Amino acid sequence: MSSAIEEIERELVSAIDGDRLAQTFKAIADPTRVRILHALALAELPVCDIARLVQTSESAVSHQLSLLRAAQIVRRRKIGRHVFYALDDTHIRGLIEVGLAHLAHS
Amino acid sequence: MSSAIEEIERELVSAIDGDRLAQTFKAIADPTRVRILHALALAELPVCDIARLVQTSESAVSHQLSLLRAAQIVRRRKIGRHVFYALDDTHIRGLIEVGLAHLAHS
DNA sequence: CTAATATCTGAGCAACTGTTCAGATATTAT
DNA sequence: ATAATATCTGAACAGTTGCTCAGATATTAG
Repeated sequence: MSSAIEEIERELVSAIDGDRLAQTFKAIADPTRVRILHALALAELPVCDIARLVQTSESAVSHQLSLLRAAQIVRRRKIGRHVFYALDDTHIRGLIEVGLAHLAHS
Repeated sequence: MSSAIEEIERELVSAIDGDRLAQTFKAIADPTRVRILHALALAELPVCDIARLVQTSESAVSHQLSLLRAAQIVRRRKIGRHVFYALDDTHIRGLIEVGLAHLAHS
């Protein structure tokens, strides 16, 4: 016979997947990044426009975008002297939507 | 006539809501906390069991739980010398589910 | 009562994060 | 060619975070 705890132990996400899961949430868990991602959920945008929208320096936005790109959450595409960024992950949009629903009902 | 940017500017989450949104994700964006929350999504549990499940000291777990309680994500209920914790937020379960789906398809 | 168990708490510290600043690179306009 | 615009990058610095450690409190067992 197996205890209830052992049952949970089997279903519980592994330490490794816990790390990966936390990594995913960390990418969104910042005021600047979450607004960048929300903007990109609405449209593909160049860095300068993102910077204006989220009221942050272009340098800071560029740093955050390269972080998001390393996490494979956004993709970039160069057009002339602009670099357009777009969401490159279906689930991120879903996470932001659930997050916004949470704000609405609290 | 209004530009596309102005359209996005109107729809974009405000700086204040961006902060609140980031706060919500921050609460989940940690390897220890995300596993604690996943465990609590499976059952109501006392601190000592949570500590064993996530392989972290009871002190560290207690610190994390008080943080999650301050964020109104978990609730506590004392029974004898045990303190049972449980999820106190519908959306957190949803966020973890979407996060796990993300791991599965990548 | 005393010992054992369960939980909490504050201080301290090492690691991490997000920004600014200075400067590099690339593209386009004049 | 020169200037202006757009983007990127590394270093540095302040602020935050998550842990350990020591010790406090509370409940129950013997």
